[in-house]
Amino acid sequence: MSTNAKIDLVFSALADATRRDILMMLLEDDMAVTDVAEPFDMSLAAISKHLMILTKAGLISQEKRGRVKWCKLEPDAMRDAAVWMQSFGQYDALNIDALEAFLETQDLSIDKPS
Amino acid sequence: MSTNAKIDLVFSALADATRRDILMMLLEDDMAVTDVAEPFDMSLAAISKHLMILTKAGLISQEKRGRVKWCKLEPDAMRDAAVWMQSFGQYDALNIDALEAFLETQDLSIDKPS
DNA sequence: ATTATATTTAACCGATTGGTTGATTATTTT
DNA sequence: AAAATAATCAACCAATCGGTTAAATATAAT
Repeated sequence: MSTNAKIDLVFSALADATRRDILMMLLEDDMAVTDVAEPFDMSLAAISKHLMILTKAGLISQEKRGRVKWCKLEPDAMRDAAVWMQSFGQYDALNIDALEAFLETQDLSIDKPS
Repeated sequence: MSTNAKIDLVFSALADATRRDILMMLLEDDMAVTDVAEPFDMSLAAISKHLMILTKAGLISQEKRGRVKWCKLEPDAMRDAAVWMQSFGQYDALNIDALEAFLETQDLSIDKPS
């Protein structure tokens, strides 16, 4: 798949508040589909579809263990789209470098609960 | 409109390669609708719709002078969505603050050709 | 005044989206 | 073996999307 098509998938996956909320929930920890669905006023089937869209965009992965399917955030998938965004306006080519340098000064180790 | 709704509009506007291409063209200079449409293998009406979507997302503005409508990039509209994206993965909550502080140290003046 | 240019609007099309409900498939528990 | 749980699938719905063509509306040029 072309980079462009991948970016399409990422941006359209992010273009829905429910899916963004799901991603934020997954920041804390991996979750089963039922638990992801719990806080939403929406059928399990609807959440299942949202999770499929997130999976196809590469933003999460799903692994079935027993009858439970675990959802795991895959933050790397956001990178191409994020880089694309940084290429605009005040974030010109020079500042991308600055941004990357800045990011390296930050704690890049994974510090979310495993 | 809620911030969430605004972010919806920005992400779905960005979820189309034609619209991303248009934004990149506008990085160089303001353009008339007809000139925006020229490189695309698509009707003027279709481009006009894309420009409407970009306008509603706040990513561009349009100003009519005579019979020509000029399109202008509005990169600030991308900020909320960009900040949202940075909140993921290795960019945890602490780093959001750091990121914002960093962004303020950057040159926020418009430096594209006027 | 007529014509040409710039752009939008309207009506249409097929595909996709975001939701529903009900049935189905696995798996685990009792 | 039977029942409960986890999750998806299938069929459906109304709304939106991304495109088309044709007509309409301004504005500018001849």
